[in-house]
Amino acid sequence: MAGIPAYIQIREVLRNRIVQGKYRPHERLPGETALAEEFSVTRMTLRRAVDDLVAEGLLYRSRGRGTFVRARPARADHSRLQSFCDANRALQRTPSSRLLEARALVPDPTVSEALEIDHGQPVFRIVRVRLADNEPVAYHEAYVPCHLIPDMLEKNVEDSLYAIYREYGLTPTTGEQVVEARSVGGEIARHLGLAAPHPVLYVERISRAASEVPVEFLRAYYRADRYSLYMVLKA
Amino acid sequence: MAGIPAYIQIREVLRNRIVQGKYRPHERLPGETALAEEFSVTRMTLRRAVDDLVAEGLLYRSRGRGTFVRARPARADHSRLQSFCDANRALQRTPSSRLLEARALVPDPTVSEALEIDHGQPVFRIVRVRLADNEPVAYHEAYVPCHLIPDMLEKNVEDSLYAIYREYGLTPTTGEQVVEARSVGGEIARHLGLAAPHPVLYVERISRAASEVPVEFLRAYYRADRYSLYMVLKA
DNA sequence: AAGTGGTCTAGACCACCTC
DNA sequence: AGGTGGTCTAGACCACTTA
Repeated sequence: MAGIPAYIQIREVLRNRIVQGKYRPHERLPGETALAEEFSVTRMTLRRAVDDLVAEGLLYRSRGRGTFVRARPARADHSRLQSFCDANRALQRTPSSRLLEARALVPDPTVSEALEIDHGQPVFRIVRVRLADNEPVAYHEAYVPCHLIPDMLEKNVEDSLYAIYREYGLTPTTGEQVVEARSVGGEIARHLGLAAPHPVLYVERISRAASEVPVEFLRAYYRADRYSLYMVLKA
Repeated sequence: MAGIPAYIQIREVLRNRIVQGKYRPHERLPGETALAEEFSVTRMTLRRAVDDLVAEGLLYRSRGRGTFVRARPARADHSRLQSFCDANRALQRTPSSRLLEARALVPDPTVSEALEIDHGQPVFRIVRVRLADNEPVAYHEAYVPCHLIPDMLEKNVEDSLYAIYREYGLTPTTGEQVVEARSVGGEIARHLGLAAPHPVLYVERISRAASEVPVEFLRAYYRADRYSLYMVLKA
């Protein structure tokens, strides 16, 4: 089918069977040999598909017993890199934005270093309030090197920036982030609809394209009552 | 060598070469064919080893170009499941604890559900202040089903609980956690050496053994100024 | 054109768990 | 004993990047 690798197609079929409850929580899946036969692939290819779902935390394997569906409340997994829009759609919330600022400037050294550009090089600064179902959830300050996307300001900068990066072949594929607890007041609290001071999750994130080039540096403040991080951990 | 899978041995050899700087940041590794030959294994097996290091964020691949060493400041990665003690040793801090409470009780339904036990079943409740280099960092409330480790209270409950789990063949291998920002006051703030109220990272974590049995449910409060989460993200 | 990583095949033997 | 997942081989063809 259309050049998409077999293991990805199989992975998505299996994912659908899980989320649609065709394979129920704690239920054993058919053996790998049986599934490989069903999809007409080698066991190695079938395993490649299951590997991904295990890494995502949807399935778990037990040697000698089988592969099982993990019983879990539906949650957005934040150990994956995804945009605010995608994350909210996954939670069946409608994302939107309020644009506060969009201009080019020379950033402070912290930003230059995070983006791995020389000090003095200009960046775009996009400040937005992010809403879910029309309720303010986060205050986002995004920084993007001007040389990567010269005509950024002519784009629709109010919606997903990730869509713009994609147009330029700079789809973010990896990233790192640091999460802290902070208390905010003043302007940011006001934009979030909070009486200051209030605890927030403060996130700094670097998003990188496949070539490892830093595409975006983000400083984000999330309302504690409307946002939490969920992650699956492995030893 | 001693029944350890080839891909794990190769992975550790490669890891050493990276941390010891034999392969330098941003440097291209030898091709997969060359490395497979060096270790006298198939390319598939070699790839299995490299897959792990890529997942850990030590390496990255670029189709058509090669496999490269990621240049990153050393940080503790919190997308892995590890005990407070191990996490601190990785940061070269000396961990210690102050035991506040250790007793059996019937927990509230939230705890029973997290541990997947029937309501009314007893659990051990271990409350500790965790310190790094003798400074309070976290307030931990751990819950462990009594039937899993009957003589828990006779063990050294002040140090790593993970060591006790291991004795019983219940080494935690997976887990899930939710991270929130909160403000704490009262007793907890006092134990953390804080003038109330103060923002903290609030973490709820379920740790599971290989069999998926929940071994521990943890409620933790981390001082915002002494603890942050660092994670590597993938698309 | 040559080298790189991405995918895939068709087998094999093993350790482990359950019956 | 039979089924399960864990590991491994020895090839193959492809898309992509760089020179």
